[in-house]
Amino acid sequence: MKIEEAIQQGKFKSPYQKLVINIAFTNSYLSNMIATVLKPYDLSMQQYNVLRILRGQHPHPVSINSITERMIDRMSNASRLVEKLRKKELVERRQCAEDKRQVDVILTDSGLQVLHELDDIISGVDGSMNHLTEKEANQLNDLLDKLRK
Amino acid sequence: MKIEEAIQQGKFKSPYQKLVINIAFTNSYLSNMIATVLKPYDLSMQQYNVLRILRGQHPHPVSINSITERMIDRMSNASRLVEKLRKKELVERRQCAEDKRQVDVILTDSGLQVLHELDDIISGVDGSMNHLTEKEANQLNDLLDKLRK
DNA sequence: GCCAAATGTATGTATATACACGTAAAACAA
DNA sequence: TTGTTTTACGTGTATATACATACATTTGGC
Repeated sequence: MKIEEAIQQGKFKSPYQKLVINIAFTNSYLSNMIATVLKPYDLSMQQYNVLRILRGQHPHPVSINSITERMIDRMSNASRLVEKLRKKELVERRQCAEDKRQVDVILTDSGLQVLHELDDIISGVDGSMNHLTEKEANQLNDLLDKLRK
Repeated sequence: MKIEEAIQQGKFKSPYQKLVINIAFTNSYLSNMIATVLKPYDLSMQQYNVLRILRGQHPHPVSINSITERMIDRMSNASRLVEKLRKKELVERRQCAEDKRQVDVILTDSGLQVLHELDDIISGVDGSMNHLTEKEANQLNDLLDKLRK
């Protein structure tokens, strides 16, 4: 559906202005899909994002600060997110020996297992974009990278 | 900056998976820019979105329900957003005569004025994307529309 | 008219988030 | 050493948001 119909708006001033809205709308569209599949697992998108960051370095631990840097939505409370995940026993936290200020965070077996289960489900969401050819998806990625300079 | 560097992640499983993250990241990038310029006006992006929707129909009123349908992030609390704007005297609310359940919302002169002031400032944000040619911006819009089928 | 269902909006509540500030450890300078 | 600055993290608070629910009004069947 064209963005003009989706939000029932007429013409935009420029393709750039339209782009801002189109990206926000598309993000909302995809986020809702992902949030829906994560819900049965009692995980928010942010929590899932943290789990994926941890898997990227597994079995090496990742500090809170490093998690924040890699998050899609940078927020100041990676601490609280990690604490939520710890209560669900998906991650472990320990004080870093070399630098006592740092907290090492690492996935538990249970965390790895949940991520594994989610892989197929999330692939389904990715698959919902198959109106785009791989070439178009790559093109879209390149244009988005270029947008951010 | 390529998305892999931005979030310090290695390779993605597919261009589609990468796309989900790239869109979220780009949205966050643009949202932060807009939120920053709106801040001095004590407006959130959602509130600004509502004001723009109202301007689109001005001087015709728009119901709460209609506002919800046109919002980029559909949430259930357009009521509360409108109430915030009313306290700032940027909009007026009245009960609709034909259907007493409905609430007609309309911009005040002050609301129109604020929107007008913001036009140039927001154009500046749109202008920050001038790494893209107009052709590329149009292409990006078309691909995003296609992604959502 | 009467009653059930649908519609439009408001609100309670739990959680999420941004922002500012606090604390402890480390790094550095004198 | 001592004192200052920086770094890493935690937390208090105000606001935002999602979700479920409540309430009043309208609609449609009978």
